[in-house]
Amino acid sequence: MAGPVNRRERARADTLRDIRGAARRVLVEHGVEGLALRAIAREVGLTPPALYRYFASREELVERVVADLYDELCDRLEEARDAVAPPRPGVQLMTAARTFRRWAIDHPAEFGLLFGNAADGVVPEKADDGPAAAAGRRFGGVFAALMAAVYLQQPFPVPADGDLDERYRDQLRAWCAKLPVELPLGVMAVFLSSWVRLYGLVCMEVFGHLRFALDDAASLFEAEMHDVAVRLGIEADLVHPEE
Amino acid sequence: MAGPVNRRERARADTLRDIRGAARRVLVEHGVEGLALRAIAREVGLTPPALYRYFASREELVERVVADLYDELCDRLEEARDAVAPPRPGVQLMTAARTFRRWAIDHPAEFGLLFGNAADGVVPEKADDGPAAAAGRRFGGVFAALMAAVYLQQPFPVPADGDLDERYRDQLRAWCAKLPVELPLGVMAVFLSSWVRLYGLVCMEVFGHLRFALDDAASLFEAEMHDVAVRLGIEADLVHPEE
DNA sequence: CGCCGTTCGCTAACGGCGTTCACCAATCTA
DNA sequence: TAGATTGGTGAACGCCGTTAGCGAACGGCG
Repeated sequence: MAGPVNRRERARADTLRDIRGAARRVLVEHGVEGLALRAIAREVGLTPPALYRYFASREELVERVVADLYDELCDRLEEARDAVAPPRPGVQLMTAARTFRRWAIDHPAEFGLLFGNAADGVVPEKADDGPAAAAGRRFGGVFAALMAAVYLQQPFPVPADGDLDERYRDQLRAWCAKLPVELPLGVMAVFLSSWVRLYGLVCMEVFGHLRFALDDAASLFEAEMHDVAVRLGIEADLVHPEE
Repeated sequence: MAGPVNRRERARADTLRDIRGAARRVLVEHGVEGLALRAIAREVGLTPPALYRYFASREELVERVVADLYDELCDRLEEARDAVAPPRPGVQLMTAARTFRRWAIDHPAEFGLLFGNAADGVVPEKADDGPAAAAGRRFGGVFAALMAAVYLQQPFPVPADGDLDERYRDQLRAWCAKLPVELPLGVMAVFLSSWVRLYGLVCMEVFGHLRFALDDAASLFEAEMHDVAVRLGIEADLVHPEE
C-alpha cells in the first residue's frame, strides 16, 4: 500500500492511469478492431515505443483494460444486487441478470472485448493467471454466489448425482471443489444450464447472431428468464422491469 | 451454366479454386487471425496484388470462403439428416443438432470464422446480401425446416399469440412472413428459445466460454437436448448417440 | 497470319500495424 | 556532485491491405 513518494513514481502512476483511460476511449470510439497500440499512444500523447515502459506488449495492455472492464461491470452488478430491498436472493439474481444484459447492450465495444472471441476462443490458451482471468472469476462468482444463495434459502429440485453421467459428474465435482461452499452437484448442473441460457442469449444478441429473426431480443430474454425462474422456484421473484 | 471454353477461362477457374483452397488451408493452419491475404497469396504461389484480379478486397475473398464453409456444413447436416431411417423429423432434428456440434468441435477455425464475432458483431453491419448471407440463410433454414416438420407432424404446446408481448409478436410475425410455411407465432418463439439453447451452447463451448467449469460440454449438450426434446414432444426420438 | 484490346501476372510503393534498438535528458541515489 | 536508473525519443524491421504502372500472354478479328 506504499503510495507514490517520488516525483517519478507519481508521474508514472499518472501516466499509467492516462494510458488505461486512453485505451478505454479508443476502444469505445474505434471498436475492438481499432484498439491499436499506436492509436492508444496517439490518444495519450506519447510515441508508441514509450508504452513499452509500462506494458511488455500490446497484449498485456489489453489484458489490463479487460481487467478494468470486468471490475467495472462487477461493480455495476453488485451495486444493482445490493440495491434490491428487501434482499431476496431470487430478486437479486434476476436483477443482476437484467443489469448484465443492460450493460452489454449499452457497452457493445467493451462487451465485445470481454466476451468476444478475438483470437482467444479459436486458440484456446487463455491463461488461467493474469489480472484478466482473476477479474473474470470475480464476474462468474457474482452469479454463482447468487445462485447458491437462492438454493440455500429455498432448495429447488435438482438432478440426483446418479442421474448425471459419469464424465459430467467428475467435471462438476472438480469445478465444485474450487467454490467456497459445498453444494449438490445437481445445483451446479442447473446453474450451468441457466447460465448458458441467459449469458449465451446476451452474447448472441449483442453479437448480432439473432438479427436473422429479431431486432430486439428483450422479450426473448424475459421469456428465458421466466423459464429459468420457474426452474429455480423463484417465479414469484420475477418482477417485470419497469423499463 | 456455360463452362470454360477458352484456355484463359479454364486457367481462371483453376486459379480461383486454388485460391479458395489455399484460403481454407491457411485458415485451418493459422486460425482466423492468420487468414491474411498475403499468406493466402504465398500459399497459392502468387504475389498479393495478383489476388485482386479475382477478388475486390480481402473482405470479399473471406466472404467467399465463408460461403463455401456454410455450404460444406449444410451438406454435412443434410447428409446426416437424410441418413436417418426411418425419417422421423424428431430424430432428424436431434441428429442435425449433434452433427452441428460435432462439426464445430472438429473444425474450430472454420467455426470461428463462421460464427465468431470478428468485427461483425460489434459493428453490426453484416450486409443482408452477398454469398455469405445467402449461405447463412440456408444454414438457418435447415433447422427451421426440421423444427417445422416436427410441429406439423405432431404439434407440441406453444404459447398462444396473446401470451406473447406486443413487440415480440410483431417481430415474430415479420420473421414468420419470410418463411415458406405459415406457422403459429408460438412455434417461432419455441424455435428461437431452443435455438439459443443449442446453438448458443455450442458457441460457448467452442469459444472456450465454458472452460471455467467444464473441459467437455458433451454431457451438458445432451442434457440441453433432452430438455428441448421434452418441450418439442419428441423425447422418444432422443436416442443417445453411440459416439 | 498479324493486329489490338483484354487479361493477368509482376514490381514498387504507401500508410498502418507491433516491436526493438540506440540514444538522450531528466531524475533519484550515494 | 558523480553515477545509475528511468522514461522519453526517432529510426528501423517485418508484417499487413491496397494501389499504380508495366509487360507478357492470350483471344477475337480482318
